[in-house]
Amino acid sequence: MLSRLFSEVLPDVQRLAADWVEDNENEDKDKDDHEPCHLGEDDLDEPLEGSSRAESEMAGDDDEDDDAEEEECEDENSGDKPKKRGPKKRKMTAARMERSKVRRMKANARERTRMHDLNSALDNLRKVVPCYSKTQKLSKIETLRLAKNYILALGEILRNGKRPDVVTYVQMLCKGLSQPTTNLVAGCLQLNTRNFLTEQCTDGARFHMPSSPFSVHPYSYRCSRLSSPHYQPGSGAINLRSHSYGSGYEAAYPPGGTSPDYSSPDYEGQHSPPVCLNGGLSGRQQEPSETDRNYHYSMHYSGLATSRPSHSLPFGPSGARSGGAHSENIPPFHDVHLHHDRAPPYEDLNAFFHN
DNA sequence: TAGGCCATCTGGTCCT
DNA sequence: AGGACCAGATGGCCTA
Repeated sequence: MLSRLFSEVLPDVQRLAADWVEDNENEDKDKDDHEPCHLGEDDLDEPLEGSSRAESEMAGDDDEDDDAEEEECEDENSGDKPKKRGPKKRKMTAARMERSKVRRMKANARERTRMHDLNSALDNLRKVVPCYSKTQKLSKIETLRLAKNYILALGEILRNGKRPDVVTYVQMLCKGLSQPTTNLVAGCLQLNTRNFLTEQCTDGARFHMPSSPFSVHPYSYRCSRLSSPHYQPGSGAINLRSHSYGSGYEAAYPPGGTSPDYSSPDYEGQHSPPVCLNGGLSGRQQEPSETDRNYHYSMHYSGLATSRPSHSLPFGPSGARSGGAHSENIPPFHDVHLHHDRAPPYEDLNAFFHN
């Protein structure tokens, strides 16, 4: 790829350099008419057109002509001013500037390539975090934050060996994310954050991990929602604060425990507000709201989008790998996500969630 | 129009 | 010497 890029870029570079040299040769001619000697070191601080001090420093690959010219200059300058120590600054001849220019352009091309590679890696990361949309990409910073939260969440699950409450899971994922991203992720998980704000921060927003298994299983949570005493017909929402946040969760991780301290400064960003489950799932009869329509993002938590318990797994598409059934209801996520292999931990998790 | 996000350029530093 | 990496600057695009 690099070679291809250079093969594309280099002709341009050479052409530009040639143009530039042509221009500067004319300029140099004019200069030479008025200035018999080239600029000294101090004068280089005043940048030449299209050049800089660094460029002049970078241009160390000199030729004999340049050296000869340089000595001439030194002789003439040696009269009044004391000689300066240190490496001699070489004047910018047209040839040197040309080389410098080419080198700079090559460096720019490399930098572009590097950033493109970085962006590709970020795109790959976007595809493995629990919220992916081709049309509405997470920003770079949000992708990294979500990935970090995802890793922490998976680690918690492995550490506890318990199913996470879906709300807790979402909260972990959304920790420190911006509100739009929180909405996006929640939408990905078929959760609605509409009620977040009304419920927000009454407990100081400290993030607690539950100490007991949760009644809402990721796959069956839709049914759980409908049968839950917290389900409020009409509002389409379950108050998950009352649902999963009782007192005493703090005791789940006694001081000195192995649980990460989500309230520590290391856990950057603001805390996500409490989550309310949305009634806007596949079982809902009415037209999806605008919000819901906007939230047709692909997701790892694909089981939530199906009307039956799915064997798609909340943490990845290994269902496809293992020949698991995929409903046509499953969002386009699978087109994009099915290609990656999962590391053993995912298998563990998948098995875990199949139990 | 301000703010967020992004791509690109650039110069500095470190490493091979 | 040259490449990789990094951070700052800048300008464009988009959205609220």
